[in-house]
Amino acid sequence: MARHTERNNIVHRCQQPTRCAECEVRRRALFRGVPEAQLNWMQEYRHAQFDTPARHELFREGETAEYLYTLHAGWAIIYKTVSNGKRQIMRFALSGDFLGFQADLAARMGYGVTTLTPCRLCAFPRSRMSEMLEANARVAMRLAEMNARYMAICQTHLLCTGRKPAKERLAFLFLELHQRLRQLHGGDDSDGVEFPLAQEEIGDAIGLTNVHVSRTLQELKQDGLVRMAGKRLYILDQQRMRQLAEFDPSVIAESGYI
Amino acid sequence: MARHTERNNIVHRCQQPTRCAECEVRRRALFRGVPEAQLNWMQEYRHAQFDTPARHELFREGETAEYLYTLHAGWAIIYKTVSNGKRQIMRFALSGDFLGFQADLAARMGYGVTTLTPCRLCAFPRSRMSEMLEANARVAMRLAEMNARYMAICQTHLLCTGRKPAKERLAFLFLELHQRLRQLHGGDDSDGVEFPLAQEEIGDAIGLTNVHVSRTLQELKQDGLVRMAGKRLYILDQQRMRQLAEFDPSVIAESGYI
DNA sequence: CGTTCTGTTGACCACGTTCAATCAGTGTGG
DNA sequence: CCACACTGATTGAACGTGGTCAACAGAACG
Repeated sequence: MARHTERNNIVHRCQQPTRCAECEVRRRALFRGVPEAQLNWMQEYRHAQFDTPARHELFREGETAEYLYTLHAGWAIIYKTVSNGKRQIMRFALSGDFLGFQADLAARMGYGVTTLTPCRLCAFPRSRMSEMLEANARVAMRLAEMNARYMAICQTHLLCTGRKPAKERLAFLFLELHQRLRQLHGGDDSDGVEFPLAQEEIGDAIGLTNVHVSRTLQELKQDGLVRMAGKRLYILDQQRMRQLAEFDPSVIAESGYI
Repeated sequence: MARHTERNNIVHRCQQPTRCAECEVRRRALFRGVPEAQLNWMQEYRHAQFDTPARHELFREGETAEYLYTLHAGWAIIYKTVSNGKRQIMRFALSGDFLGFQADLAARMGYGVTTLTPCRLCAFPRSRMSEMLEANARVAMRLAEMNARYMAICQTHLLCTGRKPAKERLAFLFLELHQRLRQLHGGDDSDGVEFPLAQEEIGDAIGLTNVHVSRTLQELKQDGLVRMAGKRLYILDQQRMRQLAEFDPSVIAESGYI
């Protein structure tokens, strides 16, 4: 419940931004499925590419947004807060995720978004969003598809938070992030995955206090289910973990990648 | 935790289905914004219109869906369950809501949907969804917009469930439903709104037991904040309720209707 | 009327919170 | 290089919100 962000202006505009046609992230981002021939002029809707430090506020809860973003690289959190200072993290955003879309783009943001690690972002002016979607039904469909996936993730969190005890919730979050990161970076299970979260952030995502996350994490470790070392997370027993968390990979999977 | 649904086949296909061009529900449904001229052939994507009784299962969790639906009239719940029998209601669906869209339409449904009251539905074949969206970018945009709104609602529930005590959660749910129903049916606050929910359903939506809903509801009544009578809900003090629940109407409002 | 479903009330309990002290790791400056 | 500060993780004790279980009361419905 301390301050989670620092207003700093160390945002660096990339001088040689990634070209969409050559972008490795594109296959999981908004322009997935856009025909090669159209990429050059679709790219015109992107205003710029930025690098931000960790703990940089992209959207402030309740303010309006000038740009929407594709998260090119890094971790960010989408969260809401209560007046007593408590925070609920809605979702962890990873490479490829689209940030800031809401039903009424001109309205105040219903949530805040903050980077957890240094991030690279592609910025799209809010004012041109509907023009962009109307120009290309594929992009509009893709946006609907992406949001449907984010919804599925949000719903699993709601189920966990509303109806599962601490251990199950934590196991579920680990499996979810593990799967999403594996989809991004591939690799072997024995490598574990990058895991920059503090226990307070974990707790804010699954509706627990940092203290109780600490205790619950120890249980998972003692059960031989997970291991954490050097900012990496290792799932030691996928099967038992999935059973414990009632985790169904297909529900939150990116369609076409599993 | 009893059985919530009854498999019955008393589903009646409307012989003279509402024509989209004349449909009063359209202004808040998927075809909102579709030019008059296109409505007749867009209507061809609708397979049929049905009437179902209460407690009829539209989607079963984990099965695939043949049709997606516009809920024309009535109440339905979108929910997920845990193996121990506990249920979490994700959202209450009301007139105009679109049911069943997910990132991968061919995949198993990540949630179940069941009617609470008798309902009227417009059915769209799943197999023609992407064709329909591609044919009309407006509809694809509208779908993205609707889902963004559903996401906003889901997120407020996640915040409530994760970070607010019982009284605030209950107040929030009441305000949300009150506002949505007012948008649908208009009328004066002194009339209250239709409210067919049992306390068990309320609890399943905000992560409480029916027992604790009962106790918490009594508190709200004793505080002079709400009144319930004859399956209707009355908000007696909007201002104090909004303050208690930290309810911001604009976050979940249908854009263009507030 | 009986039956069934929904809501109410009470007693007890447990999961997770709160608060506080301590510890470990990591920079930072003298 | 070490002292110091700062952040995040751990541990313990006391507490409280909400769950569980069970009995009962009304309402709805055949």
